Amino acid sequence: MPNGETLSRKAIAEHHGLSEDYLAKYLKLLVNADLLLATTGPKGGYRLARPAQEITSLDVVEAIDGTQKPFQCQEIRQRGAGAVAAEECHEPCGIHKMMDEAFAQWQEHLKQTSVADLVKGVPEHVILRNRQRLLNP
Amino acid sequence: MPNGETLSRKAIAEHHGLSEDYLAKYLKLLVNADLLLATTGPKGGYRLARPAQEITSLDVVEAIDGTQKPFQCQEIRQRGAGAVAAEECHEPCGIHKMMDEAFAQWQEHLKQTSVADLVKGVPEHVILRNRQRLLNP
DNA sequence: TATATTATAGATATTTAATAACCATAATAT
DNA sequence: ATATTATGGTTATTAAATATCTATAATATA
Repeated sequence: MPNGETLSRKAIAEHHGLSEDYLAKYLKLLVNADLLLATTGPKGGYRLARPAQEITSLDVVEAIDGTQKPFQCQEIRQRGAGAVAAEECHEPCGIHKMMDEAFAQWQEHLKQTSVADLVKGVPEHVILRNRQRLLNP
Repeated sequence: MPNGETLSRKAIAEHHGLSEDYLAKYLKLLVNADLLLATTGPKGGYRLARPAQEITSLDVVEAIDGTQKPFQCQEIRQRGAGAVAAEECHEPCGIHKMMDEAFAQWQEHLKQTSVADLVKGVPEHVILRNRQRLLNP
């Protein structure tokens, strides 16, 4: 949306073919993460909290999915008949390290892609048509 | 295990503190993927199908989790009042591309790490102790 | 050839996570 | 005062991951 105009949840839901209830949950997560600003009442709705080129895709994903790493080490090396003493397990195991490193690479890619970068791929006429439709309902 | 010796599922389960039933399911996936060879009967069990340095962590993960990409594009651009014509959607959208690229980076890291690399992090005395325990039950 | 040991196959349960829907309340522009 | 908007909390539904059970097939060895 141009210069700080807001868009209502209802308008967003209709535009993308999603339910308002479904959107409510996730839009709130984006508000909590300070990526969106929300205002109630007529003419209210959502807008970006800062310019799109200053919001990374990682910001968005972390707002929705949280910041927990996907690999949760079960410390199998300390279990069963072959258990290794806890004193020997101060360092994470090889699998744990590898998984964390791979995830860090994944995160880095998302961090390098801003929301503005994603919009660049949308054809100009689609952007103009959407703006037309959403600003003059 | 040294030179092609096998290890029974029971021994593996006890060593790691896991249930045999649980292991059965995943060991079979590794056999199906030609990462392990299995033989039935007394003295039977599992062994690597090829040297550990020729098995990548990606081989193992794909054998267990499959080769499907984690990001499943819902083609939201073709839904709702703002739907874009199918003719304009031959290329994957920006989010789709970004997610596939990030996943490719993740995969590449696992591909560069062999099972032998993972074993390198295990202290020598632990390896010797385990070999001792498992070969002379 | 009988027996004990091993993996395989398929079915079923249990738990957890993801997705979706519902309803009452609070804030605000006109 | 009213209509419009977001918020909060609850509940329902669906799908996925995890775990367990039982019967069968293959094989070494006594």
